[in-house]
Amino acid sequence: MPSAVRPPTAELAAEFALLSDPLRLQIVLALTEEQLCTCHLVDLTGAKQTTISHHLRQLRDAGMVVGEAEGRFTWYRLTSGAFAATLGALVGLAAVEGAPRLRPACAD
Amino acid sequence: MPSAVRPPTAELAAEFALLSDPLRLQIVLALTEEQLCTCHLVDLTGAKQTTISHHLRQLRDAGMVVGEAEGRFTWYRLTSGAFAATLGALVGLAAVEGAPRLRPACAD
DNA sequence: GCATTACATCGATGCTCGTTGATATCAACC
DNA sequence: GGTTGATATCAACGAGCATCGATGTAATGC
Repeated sequence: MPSAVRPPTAELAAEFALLSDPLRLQIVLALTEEQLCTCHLVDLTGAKQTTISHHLRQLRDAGMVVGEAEGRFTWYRLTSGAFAATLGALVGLAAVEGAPRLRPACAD
Repeated sequence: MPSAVRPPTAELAAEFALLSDPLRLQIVLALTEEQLCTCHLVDLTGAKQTTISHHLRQLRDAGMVVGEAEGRFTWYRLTSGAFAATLGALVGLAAVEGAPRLRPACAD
């Protein structure tokens, strides 16, 4: 039943875009396991610190992660429900098991 | 339980990238409702025919849609299970309700 | 106070990718 | 066979974006 209310297409595409960068996706996947600070993510990914910081900013701006400053460190974690809209849309898509047979008139 | 086997990060990111373009996402969403030929998608989206054809090629190459030639028309439909990997990953992400409290040692 | 460490911001660069016009292909119709 | 219409391919352009080096900031330790 793909009848759930769906966010606007552009907004949905923006959420997918956040997960479409390999490095950013790696960060998100790592944060599902434990909270991490920037230095951990630098070690984990092998990317430069500035690059990691740049991606964390994007994830923060999108509300997908939150950073909690603690001394010199900043601990990042995923926000709960960050993927609700994206997930809901995909569930709707995946529900189309058999492709629909309906074919509208062409060049009428 | 996000313990399902996950495809490589790069591969997963590529799938998200396919859905990250508004126009391409619009095409995919339209195809969940009914089969459509290129001319329909041109009308529906307002994009140029060459642009639509370009995106359909990407979706075809990724195995997300299939096109069936019928006379001058080509009918497109979604392939079943096209979103299995993406959906599985998102379910894992969304399962992180409460953010994990675990914090590994920093700068050890 | 001074050095060090963790992190963020800024500006520049290079590349990927979406869009487009021109063109090619192929089927249907006269 | 020639024309028309639907679709695919190609080459070129331009914008967005990921990466990186330099720099700024704030906290810790000596």
